[in-house]
Amino acid sequence: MADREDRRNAPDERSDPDRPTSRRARGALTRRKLLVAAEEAFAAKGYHATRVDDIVKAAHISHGTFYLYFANKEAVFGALTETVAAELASVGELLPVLRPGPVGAAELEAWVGEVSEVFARHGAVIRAWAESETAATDDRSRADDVLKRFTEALASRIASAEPPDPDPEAAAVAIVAMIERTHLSLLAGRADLDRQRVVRTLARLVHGALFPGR
Amino acid sequence: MADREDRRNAPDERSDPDRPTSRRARGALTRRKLLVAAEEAFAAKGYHATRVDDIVKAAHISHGTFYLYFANKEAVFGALTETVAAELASVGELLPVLRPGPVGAAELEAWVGEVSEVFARHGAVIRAWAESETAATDDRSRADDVLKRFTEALASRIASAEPPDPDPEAAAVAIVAMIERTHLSLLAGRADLDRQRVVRTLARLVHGALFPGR
Amino acid sequence: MADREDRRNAPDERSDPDRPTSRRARGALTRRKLLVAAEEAFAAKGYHATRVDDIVKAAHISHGTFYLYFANKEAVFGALTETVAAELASVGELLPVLRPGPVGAAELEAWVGEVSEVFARHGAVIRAWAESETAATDDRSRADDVLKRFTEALASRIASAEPPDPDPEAAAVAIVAMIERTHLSLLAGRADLDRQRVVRTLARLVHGALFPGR
Amino acid sequence: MADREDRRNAPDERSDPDRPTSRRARGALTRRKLLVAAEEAFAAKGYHATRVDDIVKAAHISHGTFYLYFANKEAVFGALTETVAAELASVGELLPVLRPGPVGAAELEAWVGEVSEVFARHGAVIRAWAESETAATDDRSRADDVLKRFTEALASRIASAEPPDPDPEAAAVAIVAMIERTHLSLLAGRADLDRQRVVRTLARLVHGALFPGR
DNA sequence: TATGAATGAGATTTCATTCAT
DNA sequence: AATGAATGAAATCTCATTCAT
Repeated sequence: MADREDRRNAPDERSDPDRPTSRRARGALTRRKLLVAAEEAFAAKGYHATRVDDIVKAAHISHGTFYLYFANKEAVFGALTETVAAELASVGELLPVLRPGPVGAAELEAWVGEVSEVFARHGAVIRAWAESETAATDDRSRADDVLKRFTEALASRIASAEPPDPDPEAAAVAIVAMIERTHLSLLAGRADLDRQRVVRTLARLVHGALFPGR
Repeated sequence: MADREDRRNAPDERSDPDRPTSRRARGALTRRKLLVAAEEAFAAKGYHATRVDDIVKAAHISHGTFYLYFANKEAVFGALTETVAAELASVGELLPVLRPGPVGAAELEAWVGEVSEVFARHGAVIRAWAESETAATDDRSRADDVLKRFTEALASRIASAEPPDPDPEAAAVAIVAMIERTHLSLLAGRADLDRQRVVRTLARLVHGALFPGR
Repeated sequence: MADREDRRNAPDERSDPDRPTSRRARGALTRRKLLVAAEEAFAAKGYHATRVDDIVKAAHISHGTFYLYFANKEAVFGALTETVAAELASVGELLPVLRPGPVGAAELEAWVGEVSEVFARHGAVIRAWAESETAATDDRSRADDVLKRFTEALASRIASAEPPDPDPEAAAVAIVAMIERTHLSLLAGRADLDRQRVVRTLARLVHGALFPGR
Repeated sequence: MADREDRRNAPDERSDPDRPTSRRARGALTRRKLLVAAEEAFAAKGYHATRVDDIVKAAHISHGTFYLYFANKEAVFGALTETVAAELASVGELLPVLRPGPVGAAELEAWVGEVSEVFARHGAVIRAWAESETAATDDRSRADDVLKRFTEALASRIASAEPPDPDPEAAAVAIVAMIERTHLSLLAGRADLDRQRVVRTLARLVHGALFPGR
């Protein structure tokens, strides 16, 4: 399935492994061009409205070549998703111990800022995410997984905060939902918001929500 | 455009308003059948994956008849959206004055419960909403408008709460985002949540976020 | 086939033949309304582009009623055609003996003027004619017949003129072609012409063509 | 629009003009096959009655491929039209100085013969022309333009003949109308005519009409 | 006589994907 | 590794015509 979904290695590597890599390097370049073009296309038109044609045209790559590297549109999107997933996962791990008081608030805001940056960098994918998510009932797996792990990390932090939240899992879901969706609004240009206000407000709300008694 | 987008009146209504209702009634029935079928179809497969064919099959209506009542898929969706918009708007108006303390918290929870019910009732549309929203850059107007008005109502309540929030608009956007998106998670069956937990948690978080110092 | 093509008598006349004719009269009125509407519609959009729907809407008649009077679009057009055919035939009979000299020229011009008036009055049908003519290989019969009889009348006049034309049939075809097509140009607004110039020129050319040696 | 109306270059020609011609040649061939098939189909059934399906079947080409080369039926027709337009324009330029007497008559007949040959070669398009002309009010531009330029050329010749015609523009319109329409009759097989008689008669009539006093 | 809702065949068009070169 | 022409399944939409009331 890896082979079916993402033919990253497709250009056959058995032959001539010590040739000046030009072949292999060229292939890698093509793949990257496609990924870049795809991200732009998804950003511009959204996941569903993007045609394979839009991607290959933007990449100045032939139609046939696309299928040499990716099995289909979904696969490119999956590849993009993985990058984002990785970044998001690593930011997830930076999540500080949650604690009350101004220091805790500042730490939280710094972290929300990091998350926000990932969203800003990959707005396109995130947006398309929301689209693809609701659609087909089975291929949203990757997107889900990422957010799930992210949510779990947050849940465990919430659970170990003092005082403990009465329902860390639900709270984590809600907070992740808020962060994600608010950034979507930001990206969509709905509401007159800028990223700084969003980050501040999110951090403040989350901190307030988790430590209401202070 | 009303004519083009939503041919609700299509079966020609100009003449003789007091003619035997039967014929007109039949038309209205068909229209309703289509709306019901559409809502189900969108719920089952999502907006993009739903074909006009799915709708007419479910409604046991011929393909041609569909186009007698709606110009296209978008138009049915628009009609559904309007219903939800109306319900959401009326719930928005029920929003209580936000105030600290257990009474305020209880009031807020009751309200979140109301909102939640709308979401539960129209999960399908809400989900499809998220999809169509990010997609075409221009016809998401209606969906946007609804949430916008909803958000504004919340923002004004937040602004007049005591103590006042430092950034009511941003806060309102974030809170609406949280409520909406969390319900999407709930609908999607992601995370092991039930509606009660979600409502409680959302209310608690929102209340805590708005009145952190108590 | 008359029955199939033109259900003029459709509204069943067996019953109650001596009722105050209201029934029958009403039917006749409806039929006329449809004919008028059809002529307008054909004029506005051309034969092919005209939908039965355009006709019934313009006539403020229901869709079903249309089929009570005419089997289809072609049939209405056929009915219109017959009117024009009749007028054209009667004008054809007015064709004067063709003779040289200024008197002959004046007589010819008068006649061309008569023809022109028929064309002006029924421009719509004439235009649609040209369309329907080339289209289906079998139902252009009526239109053809009319022009054919018209052409034959002209041919016989040409044949009996002095001096006789070397090829009266061909000449008649060409002359009828010229008169018809020039009026189409006039109707279409192509070229800056007015009817008077057209009539004069046509008459002059025809007369010159038939009596070149004078 | 060029891109939309006539995707003649569709099989993407930007890169590498000296690449093995075969691929590009194949595309060109396909395009030609489609044009030929289209001309035949229009000839057989007329413009309106011809379906894209008729064309692709005759060309032994898949439906999808058609849309690779032409945006729609109108576009193929437009492409055909251009060919005819070019031929007609070049014949138009051959129009001799019009002069009285047998030599002038012979010259004119030779020219009418040339025109006639174009009509014979492209009867299909010419017929469809007449159809499409009266139909849509806006896309008949090309066809109109051709005849207009043709007419203008004739008008200027008529204007500079000796003696001058009293209304060269109107005369030119009428004469072009006669030539065109008579050929349509010929093509349609109406009237028992052959091309030679038509050419002779047209030439004789035109000459007589323009130089009546001789 | 008249209505107009419903039908369904058929036409157009799009686009992901394959395949010969 | 790359190309791009060709494919064809599928989706959308239109409209002449029927039929129950």
